[in-house]
Amino acid sequence: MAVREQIRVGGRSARIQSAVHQAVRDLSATTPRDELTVPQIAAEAGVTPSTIYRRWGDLGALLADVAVERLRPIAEPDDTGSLQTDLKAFVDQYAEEMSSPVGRALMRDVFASAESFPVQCAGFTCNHLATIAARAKARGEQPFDVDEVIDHVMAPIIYHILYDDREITPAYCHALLARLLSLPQPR
Amino acid sequence: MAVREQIRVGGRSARIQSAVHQAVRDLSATTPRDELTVPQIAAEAGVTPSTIYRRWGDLGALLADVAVERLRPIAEPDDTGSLQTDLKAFVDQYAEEMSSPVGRALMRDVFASAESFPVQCAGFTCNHLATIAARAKARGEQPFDVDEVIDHVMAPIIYHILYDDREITPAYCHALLARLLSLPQPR
DNA sequence: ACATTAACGCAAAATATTTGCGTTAAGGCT
DNA sequence: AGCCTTAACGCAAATATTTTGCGTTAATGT
Repeated sequence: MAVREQIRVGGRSARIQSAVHQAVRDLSATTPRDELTVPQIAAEAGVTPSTIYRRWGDLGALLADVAVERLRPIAEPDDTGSLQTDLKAFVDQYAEEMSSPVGRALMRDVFASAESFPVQCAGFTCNHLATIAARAKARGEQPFDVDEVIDHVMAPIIYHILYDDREITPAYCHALLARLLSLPQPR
Repeated sequence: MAVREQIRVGGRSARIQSAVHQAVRDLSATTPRDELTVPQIAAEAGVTPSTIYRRWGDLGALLADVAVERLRPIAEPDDTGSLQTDLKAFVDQYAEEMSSPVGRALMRDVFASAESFPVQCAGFTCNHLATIAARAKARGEQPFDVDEVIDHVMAPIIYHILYDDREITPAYCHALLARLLSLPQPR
């Protein structure tokens, strides 16, 4: 079901949204996700269950909504002085976050919903890479193609997290990056 | 919740498993998945809901179980005579199946479950690629590294299906393959 | 400040899930 | 083949969740 687009976003609505999100974060830290329920979250947040049902539709949509907020970057990627180090730092952090138990759970919540949440998450990654690329260009470095990094660095990392739950080592990430950057730039 | 490993697998149990799976396939063809319910499936299959709950745990686990069976290959990949054409045929079919509305729904079911279903699906892909690689070797062709194909062909395809719901064109798949095969073989 | 109505709380109704217990039949044994 | 054990099932009661109607509160526009 769809998360309803709110018409009134201030005051009480904002407080409830915040309280419910916080309740989900708190409870999911101590409760296995398959025994999280809407009434339980509602009680923790101090609202009635019907408020959650009317606003988010069902548990899956609420969890996905919270997950996207937790995955939304709070800052620009670090500027470490060069394209290579910027990319390495970003990929390392991404792999570590996503492959952690919390990260895997957030990804599950995002993909389990039938909506546009995954697209938002793809946007986060894309934006960060574009920022790094723009910085590199400003420095006069040979820029890179964001799509190439997504296809040949981020995608394999995500694949292994999702399919085999392989441990993603920094060495593996660096090998992916090194391989890409050593190739002749297409076009 | 976990799909219980059965101790008795014959006769009645087998008939019920079959009937329930069939019911899920039939209903999901005509019903949006967010309004599929266990009681509805049970009625269609001619069993009581408690049978489904005790055996599969919850709707998500049942859907994932059915999805894996639908994604399980029924045959070896076609032998088209050469490594290049074998790979191309396999990747094309994979991309088409997975990016179709049905394929996307099956992937959602698989990933939404907290269990080992994704690993099984990864195994299907891995096995098919290994078969193609073995054939190539038997033909005396320069073989390829299965992991390389997974990382740089399958992974990008899956990424774009999951994250942006980009349309996966044969041209895109072929470009991924061509790029990989044109690279010097590592090691 | 006032009017409008979106969003909420509450409680009843409708559905879905869990559970206890009797029954059926699968798998092992002689 | 016939018997025993007990896993798996059906049924129905108990419990929990989800939906819905309606009155109330307060966000937003004028």
